[in-house]
Amino acid sequence: MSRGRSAGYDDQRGMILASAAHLFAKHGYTAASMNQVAEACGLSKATLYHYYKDKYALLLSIAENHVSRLDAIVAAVLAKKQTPERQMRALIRSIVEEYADAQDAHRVLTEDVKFLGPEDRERVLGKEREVVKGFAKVVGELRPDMKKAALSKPLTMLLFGMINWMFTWMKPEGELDYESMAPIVADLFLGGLPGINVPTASPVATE
Amino acid sequence: MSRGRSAGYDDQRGMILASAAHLFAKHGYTAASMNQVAEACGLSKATLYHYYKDKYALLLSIAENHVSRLDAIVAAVLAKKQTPERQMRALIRSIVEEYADAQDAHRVLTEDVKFLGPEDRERVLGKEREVVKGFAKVVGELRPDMKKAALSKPLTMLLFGMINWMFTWMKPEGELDYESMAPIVADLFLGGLPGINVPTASPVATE
DNA sequence: CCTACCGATCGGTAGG
DNA sequence: CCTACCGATCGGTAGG
Repeated sequence: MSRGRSAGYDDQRGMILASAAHLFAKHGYTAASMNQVAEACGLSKATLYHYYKDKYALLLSIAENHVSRLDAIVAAVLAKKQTPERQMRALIRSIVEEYADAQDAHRVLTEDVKFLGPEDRERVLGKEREVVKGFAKVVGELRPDMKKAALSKPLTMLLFGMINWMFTWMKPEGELDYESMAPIVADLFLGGLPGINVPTASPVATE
Repeated sequence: MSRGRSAGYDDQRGMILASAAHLFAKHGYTAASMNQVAEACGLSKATLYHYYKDKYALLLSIAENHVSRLDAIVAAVLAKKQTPERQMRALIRSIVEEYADAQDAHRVLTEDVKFLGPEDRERVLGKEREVVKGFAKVVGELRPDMKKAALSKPLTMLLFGMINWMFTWMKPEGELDYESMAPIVADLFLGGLPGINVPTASPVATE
């Protein structure tokens, strides 16, 4: 514990980020005010600005921290050699778990990226694309013909739809928990994948 | 063409609503300003306020119009007697088509309902629940045991996740069009549904 | 000279 | 249908 620096500087930053994520998730980035953030943190606004340069820095940190964690999780799962099916189940389970632990950040990431500047947004979206790429790789192993038809990415996005949407209709205090939904999502996706027909007028992949 | 009233009063209102939906979808309800709406409409702000009482009235109209159309579409499909599988395919196809035609309104409905007052929000969400109920009814016919396990609604929400999320990653000008995605979504959902295992620690339905 | 923090208020812009 | 504004509040910063 060094002398010159407050014991909890990083703790304070973390606490502020969590409070901001909660308010941004609830009211949206624009509608949430720095006054609200300061109040939720039990700090004056001037003190809040001591820890973060401006409102935008909060948004960027929330988005980047979250997407970086997602990236790391996907990389960790893919590093373990397993059958594609087991790998897909592991991917779904670990991503759902991470989302459950970071619901505020997740909502901010999905709804407020539009408020990032072009460069920051591209960097965040680039990391998001890495996450999608990891999933799509496994989808391509499960259905190589889909990969050829340039459909692994679209199919992966349907999977992400199921997962991302979960956090809009499931209540944290609800009777149905995220962990029990993960295997259902996996069953549905893995069970449905083999039966998909490649469209006759074959479309080209969006990226 | 009556004298006292402008020839295109309702046309103007419709045009304004479309412009507002576009801006709300792009920037979010809070970040989009009435000045922007007025400019996009080629009207002064005062004239804009002649057609709509306030910003909130625009939000409410956009949300209600859209959700009412969805309600009507689901009711129309369910009225036609068919096998559950054909009915589910028809539901997916017609909802995707409607979403494709009303992407701005759809985004506003999914991201900006939180800005509605409690009563208005409840009314809109109530209509949304009717739409879900229609889908869930067919899911229950396809897997009666899921209905007993109170899982038809959650499974329906996974399906809505795939569909709703489509409009975040598909670009209107993209090479992959909505009509060709609808049968893929249907294949995935209908193909995956039979293979889902009812969780052992049976959860109770949200709703 | 540093950090952590306060009460008060800045210039600019929102919805109306 | 417009210009000219309002009360309120925004994000951000001053001195101490």
